[in-house]
Amino acid sequence: MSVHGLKLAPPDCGDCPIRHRAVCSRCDGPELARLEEMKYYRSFEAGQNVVWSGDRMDFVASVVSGIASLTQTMEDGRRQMVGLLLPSDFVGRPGRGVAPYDVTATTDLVMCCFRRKPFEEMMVTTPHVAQRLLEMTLDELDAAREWMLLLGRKTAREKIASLLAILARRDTGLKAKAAKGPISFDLPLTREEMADYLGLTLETVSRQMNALKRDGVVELAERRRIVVPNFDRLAEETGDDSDGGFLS
Amino acid sequence: MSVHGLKLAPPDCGDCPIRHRAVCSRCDGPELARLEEMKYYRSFEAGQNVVWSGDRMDFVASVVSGIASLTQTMEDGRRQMVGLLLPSDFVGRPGRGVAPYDVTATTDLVMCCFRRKPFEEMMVTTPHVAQRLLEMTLDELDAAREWMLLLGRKTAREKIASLLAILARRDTGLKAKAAKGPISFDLPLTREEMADYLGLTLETVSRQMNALKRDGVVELAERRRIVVPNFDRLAEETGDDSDGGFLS
DNA sequence: GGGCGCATTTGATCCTGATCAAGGCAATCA
DNA sequence: TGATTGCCTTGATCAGGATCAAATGCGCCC
Repeated sequence: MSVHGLKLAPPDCGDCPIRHRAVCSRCDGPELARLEEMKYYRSFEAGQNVVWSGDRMDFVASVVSGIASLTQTMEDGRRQMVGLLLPSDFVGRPGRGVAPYDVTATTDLVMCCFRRKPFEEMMVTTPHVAQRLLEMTLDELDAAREWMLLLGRKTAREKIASLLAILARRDTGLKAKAAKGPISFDLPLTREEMADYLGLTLETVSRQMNALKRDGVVELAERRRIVVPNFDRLAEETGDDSDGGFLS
Repeated sequence: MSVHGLKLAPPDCGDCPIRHRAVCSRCDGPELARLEEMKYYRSFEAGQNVVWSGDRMDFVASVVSGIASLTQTMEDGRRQMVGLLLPSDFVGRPGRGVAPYDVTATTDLVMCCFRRKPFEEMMVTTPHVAQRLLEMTLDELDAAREWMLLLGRKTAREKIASLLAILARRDTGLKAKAAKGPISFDLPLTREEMADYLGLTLETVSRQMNALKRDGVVELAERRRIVVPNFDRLAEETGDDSDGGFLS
């Protein structure tokens, strides 16, 4: 599953996703030990900034728990979120020392970090890592391009439905679509954050959320609690092809 | 320079960009020879389709000359271009055999292709290739995210100005911004293609192009010939930070 | 309990860009 | 030469979402 390339860590993963995402699936042995030595953790509170656009960024990292967001800001304050980082997602770029966008902790956040230089050196001697990162980056690129379709061509209602469908799928694993029963999950974003992600204003987000509620597509029990009684019904509202995409 | 990650091949490159982009900068020797053996060329006429979304895609390729576009289409026909491939750009994904979007020749096009399986096998034994592809993919991801800001938050006028600025820079090399004199270039896209790229309608594209002309920002000599008398003036219209981005 | 701050909802109005509809222009072809 | 076609421009109108403004609800702290 993916929200901008964020894929869930397999359920049997240990505490440090980079092990599994970037390395474990392909190799064992000394590389793992080297990664283990290099890693360190950083925690952030909800709302706290991780790095600002333009800052030096001398580490790469993997999200352990919580959600981080990537946003771009224009001079006059217009903001566009360009990615959400969920647990097991990777952030930072081997080979570049400057952050291209703001990274912010949307919820309380723990990241597993590696200093950039030694990580880059390890990449040279451990080809599996580069290959794994390439796969992950290609997934993110696909997700970003899917988001471009949403931003450029979908209506406000379709945008909201698409976001809710993605979050619903994520919280119930890959088989959400097959699930017949109702799905419920917590919304990790404020209306404003949703707006920044969808290229809308917070007022429009609020109105369309309530429109979907009026039409019985979702139920808003508490402010941040969403119940989707019928996932297929929600999926119809997204404007996407009904088949839900190709599975590799 | 980059239009969705399309970087110009360095001027001293030979005829097959993949050599230079994916391999040459880092290594010489037998890998080059193997790539040379594997490659073959395919040509397409302007307007011709290269692959449809959902097709099997058993090759990866690099653009030699011409321009290809990547587009996504919704069931009801709404279209969003999600990338332009310029010479030296890479298309196709090691590890996946199905195309995620339509690829179309926007102009006459020549691509340098490699069958996917042997290319993947070579990646395993030649780590430089994966590393180079990772760099290229990260560049594309950044470009896609920049485009998300454009699609989500810019006005129609800013969108047009941004596209023209990118094309103007591309046609004059990296130093366009420094160039004091007028810049002129051919527009490789129809109004409709521009609209699909920018998330607008072709009528709005036409109107805003003429508005920029009225305001003296650009001159439209012939239909497809653009003259930018003062690049800085155009850059002001894009809404982007004046510094034009960080250079690594 | 009262007051404050924040997220959200709701309402009224405005405006940008979409939509619908002609018309122009240049290249190609009969 | 006139007809056709593709691409672009222009005009009139419409509507979806933005903007401005106010109210509501909720948690929190004193």
